[in-house]
Amino acid sequence: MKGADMEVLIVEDDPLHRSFLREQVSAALPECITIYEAENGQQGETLARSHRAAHVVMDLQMNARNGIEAARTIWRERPDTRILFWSNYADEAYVRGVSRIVPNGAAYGYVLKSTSEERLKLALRSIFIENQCVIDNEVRSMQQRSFAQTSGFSESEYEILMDIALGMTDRVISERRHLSLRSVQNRLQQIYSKLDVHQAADGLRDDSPFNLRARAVTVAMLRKLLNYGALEKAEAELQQWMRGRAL
Amino acid sequence: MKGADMEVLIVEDDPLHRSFLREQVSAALPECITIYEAENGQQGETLARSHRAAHVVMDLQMNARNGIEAARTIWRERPDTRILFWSNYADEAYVRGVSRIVPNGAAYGYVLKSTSEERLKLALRSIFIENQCVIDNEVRSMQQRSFAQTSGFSESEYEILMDIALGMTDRVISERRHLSLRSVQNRLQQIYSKLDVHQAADGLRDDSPFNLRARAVTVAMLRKLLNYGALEKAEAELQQWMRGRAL
DNA sequence: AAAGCACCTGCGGGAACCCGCACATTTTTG
DNA sequence: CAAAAATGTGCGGGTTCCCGCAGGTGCTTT
Repeated sequence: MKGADMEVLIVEDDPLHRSFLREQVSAALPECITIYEAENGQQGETLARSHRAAHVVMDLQMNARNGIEAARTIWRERPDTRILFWSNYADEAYVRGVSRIVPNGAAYGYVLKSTSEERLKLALRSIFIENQCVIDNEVRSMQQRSFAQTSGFSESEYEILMDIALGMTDRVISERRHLSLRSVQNRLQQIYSKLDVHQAADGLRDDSPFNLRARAVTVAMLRKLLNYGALEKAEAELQQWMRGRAL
Repeated sequence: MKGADMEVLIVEDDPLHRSFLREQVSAALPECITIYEAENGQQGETLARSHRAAHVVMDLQMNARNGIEAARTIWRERPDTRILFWSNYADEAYVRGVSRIVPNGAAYGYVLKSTSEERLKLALRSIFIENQCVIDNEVRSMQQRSFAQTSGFSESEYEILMDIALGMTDRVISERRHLSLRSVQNRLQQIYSKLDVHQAADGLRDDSPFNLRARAVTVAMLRKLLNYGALEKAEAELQQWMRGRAL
């Protein structure tokens, strides 16, 4: 794999970060001859397709089309593509989003923009040459927390959390997820308890000053379980589902 | 004001952007002798205080303490400080946040990180030397939209929108804002209509598949009326209010 | 002064939500 | 395999929400 004609595609909308990445890549990978650059996910997909790029460095939050979307279509067409995600944040919403789309056995990485240049270079070599996964410690620990029991949400709970975040009614959720009304409400119960939404102000007699459903969404946002990108994506899916329901 | 001993304080957490700013500042302002740098709002406040900096370039979204907070305390101590906000986004939440804290008659600027170097340099000179305001066109148009009737929220509507976003009950809101229950609900009515939350899927018989209160929050997020920073701040204020309510 | 507008308030009802109590089914675990 | 979770469903009632109807105040317009 020590080939001399490696091509790398950089997908990053911030010009400063893009040029920084270019430097780092060419420093870390002398065998890399060509570097392509894209300013957003859309462009990234196109370039990946036309150049058959097998090595991609991808930002996660971009304007036109976010990194997760782009990565998914790239991987769908070519599952052995190696993608290094380079992100500002280790939010659960991002980490979950990434680990949901990575194909079986694909090499990928997830490093934060705040890591040192050394570690970035090392990650580049590990993934693109050694073909092994590299995930920043902070991200890894988030993954643990995500799938462990501590504040860990099952996939279906996460789904319903998104649904109430979108403002759907219990009844509509039950329809969409093919559950009974009561089941949906059971899920909500679990979600409320996991998010610990019942904290009444000290020892006051009124149980909770909160509208649980709305409160849950906000707490989830504050805890980085949800974020803007995830919302946007879910909203798009919802719109599509609703159109398909126009009997 | 063409003094030869100008000092500029840069507050920006991304090291790449910080060094970029440093270059731009020294290029645009040869009369600038000293440049101080801070990595977050906290540090920015401290440096501004100790150096009596009168010229600040400030990022808006930072980890430790965001730019709006920092700018407010700086302006509170020294209202004639000139601050150039340099931000990635032109969200209503940011624009509103900034224009709410700018002191009367103070010179300030708001330019996007995506603008050209020329315009950035021009803005630097305009604000720091000519003492006049410079606001990017995109931001300006957002301001118009914000305060005009189109999707324009009054201050109190915005307040209550935040309250339901935080998950508060109608009753608690009425208590906090010193209104009757019904008044709060009237406000909600206006909010719902302004956010156009009633869009039923095409011509279906069931009016709305949405829980209006939750839906309103999400729509507001998607329309950039709310964002994470604003939520975080409001949550902090809420916590404080709740402690003060422990009779 | 009358009319208009913006804001506040009370009442009441139908719908939606929160949730305890019970019980069937499936999956996991020791 | 049996015990223990996790997951799905029904019933019922107390609370909150959504909102139409019906007024009040105070300020601006004509």
